[in-house]
Amino acid sequence: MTVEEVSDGSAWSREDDIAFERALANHTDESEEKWEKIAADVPGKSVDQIKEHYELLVEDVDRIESGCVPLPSYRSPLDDAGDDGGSSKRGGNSHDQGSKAKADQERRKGIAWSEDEHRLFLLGLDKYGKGDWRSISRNFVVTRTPTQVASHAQKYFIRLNSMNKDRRRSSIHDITSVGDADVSTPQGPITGQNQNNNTNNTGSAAVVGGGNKSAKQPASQPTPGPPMYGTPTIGQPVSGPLVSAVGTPVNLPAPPHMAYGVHSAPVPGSVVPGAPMNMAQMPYTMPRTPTAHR
DNA sequence: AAGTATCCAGACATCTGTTA
DNA sequence: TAACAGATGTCTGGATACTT
Repeated sequence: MTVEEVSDGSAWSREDDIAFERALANHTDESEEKWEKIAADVPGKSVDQIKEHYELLVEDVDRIESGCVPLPSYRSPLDDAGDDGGSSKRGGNSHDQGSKAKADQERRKGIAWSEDEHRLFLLGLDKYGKGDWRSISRNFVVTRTPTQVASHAQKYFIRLNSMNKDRRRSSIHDITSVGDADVSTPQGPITGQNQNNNTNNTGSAAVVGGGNKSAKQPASQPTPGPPMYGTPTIGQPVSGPLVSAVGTPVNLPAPPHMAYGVHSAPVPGSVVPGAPMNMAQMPYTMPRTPTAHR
């Protein structure tokens, strides 16, 4: 039922994209070998396919840069942000910390990154590479300061590195690809949480046992598939206000091919990867697992 | 300016107790 | 005995401080 099942090699499954993005992030060198390395990291894909996929990505980037694909005009309410670049340090006076005017201003509440922003971040990462947070901030994630981008990147890479370990909760950092997969599937890859075997969370046997006493987790029942948190994904918290705050979920008018965007149908004729993603489908509202409470 | 480490708040998961 | 509700612990993510 999902793209994942298409295994002729031309279709890109979510897993492929994840692998692709990760590989891309890891191999930033410009050598020709780069593609081979990346291809090696993406099972089932040839160097050509990898390149093609990358070209699509670049196209997307260009479109974004050229303004064809409008960036959501985020602007977090509390973010003076006019800064897009400016107030890199809001707490500002790092030194002053002593004076921590915190008294009442405390630490700013973190403004969660939306999926849109994260995707833009990934695009920027692809284009400028690791380290050039300023450019990424300036040209991609315009709603975030370089500092924020760097912070986000820090967490992202940490997450990436621990990808193999059993993670427990899903996080936005599980999105390693700008596109997204078909929603109809309880997909797991992204959340990584146990797509295969229900390694399921952590190993906290509890859930697996399902039996445990938590009669509250219907989702964790023997259903073979869905990860513990039922719906994968990211952005759960976002269901509400944040979305609007940040703006539009990625329903941007995007080119049809938009591998990393909102395309909905592959371009016929070309080996269009793209399949899996479909941001349009990305309903930020994450139907949370009907876990009992909350 | 970028990278790294740490702090802190919020969200989520699980466990325990109570009631039907 | 099962279901529900509440409490507590753990994890994630963003911001900030410090270092290179």
